[in-house]
Amino acid sequence: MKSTSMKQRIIDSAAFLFNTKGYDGTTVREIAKRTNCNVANISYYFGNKEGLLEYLVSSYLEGYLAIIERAYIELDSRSSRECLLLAIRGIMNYQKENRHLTRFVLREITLDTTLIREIMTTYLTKEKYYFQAIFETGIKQQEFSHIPIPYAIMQLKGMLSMPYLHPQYMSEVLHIMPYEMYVTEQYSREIEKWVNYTICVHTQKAIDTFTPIPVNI
Amino acid sequence: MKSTSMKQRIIDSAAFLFNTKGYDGTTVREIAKRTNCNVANISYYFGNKEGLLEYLVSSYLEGYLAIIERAYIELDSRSSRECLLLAIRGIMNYQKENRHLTRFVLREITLDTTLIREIMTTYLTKEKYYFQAIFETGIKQQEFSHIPIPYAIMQLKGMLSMPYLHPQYMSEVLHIMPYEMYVTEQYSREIEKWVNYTICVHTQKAIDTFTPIPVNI
Amino acid sequence: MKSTSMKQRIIDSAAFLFNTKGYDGTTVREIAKRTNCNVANISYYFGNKEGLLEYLVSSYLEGYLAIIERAYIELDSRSSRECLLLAIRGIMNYQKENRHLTRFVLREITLDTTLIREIMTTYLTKEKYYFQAIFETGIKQQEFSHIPIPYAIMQLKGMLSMPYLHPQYMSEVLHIMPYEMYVTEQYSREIEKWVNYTICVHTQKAIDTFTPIPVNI
Amino acid sequence: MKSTSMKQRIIDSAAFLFNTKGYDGTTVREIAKRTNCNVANISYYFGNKEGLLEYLVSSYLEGYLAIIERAYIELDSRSSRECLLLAIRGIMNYQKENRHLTRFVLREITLDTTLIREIMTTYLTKEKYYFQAIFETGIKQQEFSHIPIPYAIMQLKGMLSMPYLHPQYMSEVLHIMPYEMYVTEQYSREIEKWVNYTICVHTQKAIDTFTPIPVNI
DNA sequence: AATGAATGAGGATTCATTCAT
DNA sequence: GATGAATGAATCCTCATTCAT
Repeated sequence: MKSTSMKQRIIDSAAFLFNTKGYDGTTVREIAKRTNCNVANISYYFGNKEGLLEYLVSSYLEGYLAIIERAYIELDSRSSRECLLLAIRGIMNYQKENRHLTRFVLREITLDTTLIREIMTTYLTKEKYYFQAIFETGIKQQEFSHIPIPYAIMQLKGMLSMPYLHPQYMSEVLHIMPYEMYVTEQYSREIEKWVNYTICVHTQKAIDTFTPIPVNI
Repeated sequence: MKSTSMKQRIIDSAAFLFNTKGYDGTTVREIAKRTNCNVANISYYFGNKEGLLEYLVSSYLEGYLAIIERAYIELDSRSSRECLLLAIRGIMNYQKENRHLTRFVLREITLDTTLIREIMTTYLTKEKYYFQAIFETGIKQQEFSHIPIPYAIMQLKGMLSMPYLHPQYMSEVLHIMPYEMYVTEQYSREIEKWVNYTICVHTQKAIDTFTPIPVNI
Repeated sequence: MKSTSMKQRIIDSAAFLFNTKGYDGTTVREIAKRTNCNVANISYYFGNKEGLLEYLVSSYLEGYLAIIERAYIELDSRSSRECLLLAIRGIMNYQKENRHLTRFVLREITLDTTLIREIMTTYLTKEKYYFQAIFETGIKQQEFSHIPIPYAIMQLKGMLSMPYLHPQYMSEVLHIMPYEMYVTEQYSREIEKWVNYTICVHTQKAIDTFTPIPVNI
Repeated sequence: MKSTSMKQRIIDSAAFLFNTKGYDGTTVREIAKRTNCNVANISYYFGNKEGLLEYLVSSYLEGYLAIIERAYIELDSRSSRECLLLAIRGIMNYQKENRHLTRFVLREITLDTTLIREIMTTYLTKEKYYFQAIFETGIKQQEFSHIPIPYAIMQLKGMLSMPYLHPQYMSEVLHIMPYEMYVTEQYSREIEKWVNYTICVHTQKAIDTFTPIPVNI
């Protein structure tokens, strides 16, 4: 009895290899070899190599989007700042749990292909909608200062993706192991400082009332 | 008379194509076609495809490092904050002027190859040294708060690289054209806010005396 | 139904083409075309072109060596002269039956490559051992005169290989068809004369008692 | 001042490389590099690569043929046996003095190309004519036994070419250095034994009167 | 006489994919 | 479901050759 299905085993191999060597740099034969199965199975389960790519990217982004959506929904019952922090914590967690896919998707998304453009439309437009809503609400409720929202999103996304786009830089230059618990923890806190000190309005009162939020939501 | 040398023309084509389709996704034939020359010239000038890659990445990172080095040297005559801002402005400029290469190098650097690992050692270790020196000086001189330096570097690098790692996201989702003058300008200012409000110490005096720095040094 | 396996068909084509045009002068495309199959199959079955070469040469020399070994073993039960004649007959036969490979291997062996040097060590050292043993035994038993063995081996190998190293010379200059039965027969007899008159001791008795040996052993 | 002309330097490089790696296995760039000159010079002096081949082979065979012709001419004033021995000694000498070319030409001549076929007609037909004349005269004058001439030529050519077709075999298996003076000497003597004992008639008188011939003619 | 840049054809190899089993 | 054999297209690279200088 094989513990995991062949489909899942292919997914895992592909995630690892795409991550390490890139999509174009990985051959289906390598994936098959790592999966310890025949090449033809990849076509069998995913149609072709591109289908495998699409599957990986889509399922990853679906989960990713769900995180942000959840934070967005909380806007009804929590402050914008809390929602933003929820999103940040959630994303950091999700990325840590899917580190191979995270790096791979973040890299692949920088390419200019039809597939990527479609994904932009499907997922990232929604992501932007949620982030924008959170920021707009914060500004309206005078919790956030009058930041230009797109630039804030850029900064946020830049900071969030950094550890996964440069894992080797982190380990070999900064000597930080990006997958260790306390690293994620601390890096999250640093980003939160950016939220508190750069995004939020700087009344002393605001700073005094910064409340911690639970890690898992 | 050809206005530019064939070597330079190959470089330009390669930068554009590597940028758009990735290194592995680009064929030497495409490069030759775009350069309007014979495939063999690529081997002639760069040995092989990988030689071309190395040339592009190395020359890009050399220029990149020079920017940061210049800011580092200014530590003798300027405040840490000013030096950090100089570095940020310089990098933003350099990236804007080499936008194809910037995106490409930033993406390629995420792969796990021998070449990349060598580059880490050669260039990015130095980059880290300069950044660290600037931050350490700032902390010692009580200009910066007691930030954990590696995490600050991560945030900074994340923010700086973001527009070039997601140009399509910017244009098609955020509707920001990343290469327009005012965009770079404004994004730089937003990152500066992070420096001023999150990195620097929060005495009211410090905030009052934030001085603008000239764009070009 | 294909009568012979693709692997065998590739071997046959390669033997013919390597023979006619040399290893370096033959392209894998030609081999594939002659085999009426796709180029990729050559890599599929033999790894690469060099793997095909190695396969051909090794399997040929294995069979070749077996012939001589058999003659060597007969030293226990026959005279040295008989063993030598057995070897000569056996080699002539083997060469005739593998004429393409024979010519090709004999030519390729004159090159100075790593592969060839390895083959020397593996096969030809053994060949020399067998020949030497036969000659030494003959000399000790006073059947052969005191010939310098290496030179005898040289002469013998020179004569044995000649028809296959110059097939065109034979057909177009000497007008001898080297693959016809009686040609091999007669050439073998001529070489035997060299054994009888130049190698063996010249007592009249010896000459009188020269006994023919059966062609097949 | 360069001591040798570029043309000659190209010839020397080509002879060495063709010898070691074969004609098809050698590139004009390698020849140029070894000659320390530009690739274009090869085309300049010899038209193209094949022209260089033709030049080498032709000039070698011209010299080779001259040797045998000289022996043939001596038929007027000497015995057939002496002439044959003269030819053998002359060829051995010529081959030793042109060892690179010898090996290369002997190997290249085994290929089945137009060029080779033309050379057969031009040179080797003449060679055969001379050998045949010597043997026929010897038989007519009852100096040689009734050998079948083509087979005798084959044996002779086989023995003569052997050391140059297997130089590595000689050095690495037999541990004979084929270019040392005494080796050539002794090998020549061994071939002469074949002439004396296998080719010549076996009257005791004949054997008693075997006269040595001077090495250089 | 000699060169360096440039070319186009062709080299071996590897790729994703398919198909009969 | 799963496989090994087989395919054709495409890969990068190297070849001999030429041309202006």
